[in-house]
Amino acid sequence: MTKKSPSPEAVVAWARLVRVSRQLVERTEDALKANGLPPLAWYDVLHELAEAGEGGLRPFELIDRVLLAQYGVSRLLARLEADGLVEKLPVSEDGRGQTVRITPSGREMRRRIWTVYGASIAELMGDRLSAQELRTLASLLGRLRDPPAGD
Amino acid sequence: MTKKSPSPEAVVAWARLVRVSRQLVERTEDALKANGLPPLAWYDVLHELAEAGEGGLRPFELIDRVLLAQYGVSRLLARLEADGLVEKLPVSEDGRGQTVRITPSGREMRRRIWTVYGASIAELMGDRLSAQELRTLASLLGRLRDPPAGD
DNA sequence: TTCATATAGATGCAATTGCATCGACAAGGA
DNA sequence: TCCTTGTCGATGCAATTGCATCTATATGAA
Repeated sequence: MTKKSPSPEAVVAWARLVRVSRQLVERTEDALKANGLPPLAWYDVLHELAEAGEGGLRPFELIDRVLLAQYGVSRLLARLEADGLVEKLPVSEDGRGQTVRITPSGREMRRRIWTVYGASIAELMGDRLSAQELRTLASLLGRLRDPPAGD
Repeated sequence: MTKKSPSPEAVVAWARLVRVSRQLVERTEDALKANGLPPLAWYDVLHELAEAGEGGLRPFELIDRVLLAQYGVSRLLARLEADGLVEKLPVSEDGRGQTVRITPSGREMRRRIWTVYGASIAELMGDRLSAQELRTLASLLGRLRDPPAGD
């Protein structure tokens, strides 16, 4: 079977997308490290749990939200728990599972990460594109999401 | 010192950028794996070396081009050499260094990876955005490059 | 019930990555 | 020449990640 060939435009856009996002993430991770803060993945989980509120979330619900493998979530939660940033509660309806909830220290850590993370976003994106351009970018990227969804 | 806060537009664009690029790369890596092919990083290096021609490249020249750390390049080249895809030549003017050149098997492997990689790009980008939209996307992403450069 | 199958989450082990450092050579000043 | 400092590339060791599998519980059919 013959495979499809990408258009030159698609190749250029792909290359930029991959390269730029890697650079930006790397710069942000460096900024966090320089401030003695944990990696972005910690923020992602703390953010999701903060949004989820007192009810918390089941680990399997985190998998798609933070784009991590099951074992990745399992181990990340173990670290967060060891640091007192989240707590695990048994769930009565399902003896296999647990509910994970953010703690006050977790919220505090989330805030501390955000001061650096948010500044990085402002510097790397907000300073370089106008609000209108950012909306256009987000819209185009939205069309690339999986599964294909309207935007 | 008070840190800058990102605009809502910047945050949305950032989130999409990071998430979408991770998804697309992951899907592409999966496609390669499913076809028994090596990771994208192998393609990147083979591609750069193919473009460089017979003169080859010094390892340190690869570092920025493929966005890998020095030790990453060192180890990746060792694997590529072990698989006969590249060869290392001593360089006369600098006794510390070496020149890395792609071999015929390397070119062949590059072609084989591209059939899958290219198809993935076509499917994930080319099928979802028009040529004009792809150009717009590439242009916006170009403005985010580091260091800030006109596009 | 009982048994087969499925799902939630954890984990042993191997492979990979990151960090720090090393050895070798280069470059330039004293 | 000698010595200091810088660059190129490799590597030991620790931390992280990926893969496969495990335990425990749930679910549903017979």
